[in-house]
Amino acid sequence: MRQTKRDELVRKALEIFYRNGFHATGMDMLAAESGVSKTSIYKHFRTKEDLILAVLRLRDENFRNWLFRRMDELGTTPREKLLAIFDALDEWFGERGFKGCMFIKASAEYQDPEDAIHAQSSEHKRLLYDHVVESTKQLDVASPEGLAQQLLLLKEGAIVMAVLGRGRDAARDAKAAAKGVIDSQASSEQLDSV
Amino acid sequence: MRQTKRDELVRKALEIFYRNGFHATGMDMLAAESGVSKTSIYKHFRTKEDLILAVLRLRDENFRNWLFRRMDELGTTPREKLLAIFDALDEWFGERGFKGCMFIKASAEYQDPEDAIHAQSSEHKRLLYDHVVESTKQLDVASPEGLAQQLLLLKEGAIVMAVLGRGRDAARDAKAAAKGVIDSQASSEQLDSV
DNA sequence: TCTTATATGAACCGATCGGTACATCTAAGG
DNA sequence: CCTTAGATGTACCGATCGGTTCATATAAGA
Repeated sequence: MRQTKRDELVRKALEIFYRNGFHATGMDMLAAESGVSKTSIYKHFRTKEDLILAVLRLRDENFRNWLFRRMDELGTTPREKLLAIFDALDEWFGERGFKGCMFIKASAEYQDPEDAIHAQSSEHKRLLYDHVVESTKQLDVASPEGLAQQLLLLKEGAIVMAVLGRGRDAARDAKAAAKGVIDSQASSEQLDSV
Repeated sequence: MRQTKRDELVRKALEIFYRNGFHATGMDMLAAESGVSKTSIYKHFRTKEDLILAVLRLRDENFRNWLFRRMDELGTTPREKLLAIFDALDEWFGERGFKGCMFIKASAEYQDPEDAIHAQSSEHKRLLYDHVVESTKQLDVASPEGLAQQLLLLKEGAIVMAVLGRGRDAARDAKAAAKGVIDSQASSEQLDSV
């Protein structure tokens, strides 16, 4: 099982694409900065697109694992776990290398919905939804699906504004909004104050 | 005042960049598709970046004019005008050529916050905020600034999910969330039902 | 009519693009 | 010791990148 080198390449490529963008990162630069020769890269991946897809798979796995873990660690009740999304975002926004959501950026560079890169970015958002809706179903709300979507709108908006706004206040604003959204839908006996 | 040709170029370039992306659109293709010769393009703009900046200025003007006009047309009270943001978004998402927010995409391709293109995208979001906060100030809420930011989070999130989600439900979900957010902050006598 | 401004197409620049060819090196397994 | 697999650097491919040069066309203003 000699795919250490391949994994190392994907990890490095993730970092480089995330920092530098997809079109703006050439394969020569990628070989130079990753420490993996161009020859080897093309032995593992047929095209640049294939490499990007592998990178996005890794990112999806990392991001969902991290977010869901933080939701569990930071919250006790279902309501708290949902609100913890925004505490986790706040941590993320504060990290040195924070550069926004890789999937939003990928879909911005590969706009055709039929494009595999765009489709995989959509899939990432769907997987997030699937998990969040499991949490909202544990609340007594009329539409767990609607609430999950609304909370995810706030999450995406917060990421955008963390990039384009003046900073990480976005996470705090999103959390405040999320409380309003949840509490306007949840029956009052379920409300544990935070 | 012979800047008809220049204006036509910027209008066409806006359409092409919006549809095709920035890095993915070369100057040769742009000349071919815009009907303006490369020589002329470079007589009006020193660099591709300069052209992009002009395109973003036009987009900013068009978008803000359109959104603020629709807010006024679709709503009567301040609360209605704010909620009308999301009705306007719904119209936009339903347009044939809809491809997301040009400024989010620009910042995704030009990630350095010091980059002029990135900075101008930020400025667009700030100008939106300045206008929305004037509306929230007409509501009886503790923090008009906070409410404005929260509504704009929903707006950005809706745009992202209209691109990466399964469709234009995003606008409806965002409007429902916006009602929850507004009503959880506004004193009850101001609530006109919608 | 002569000038001046604006536009054009096409050829060209060096650099980089995604991707390939090839000869070489290294290390583990028989 | 020899083979085989994986990795390397370098040179190369045709195409395209952002940008320039130049000779020419057109048309309005003096």
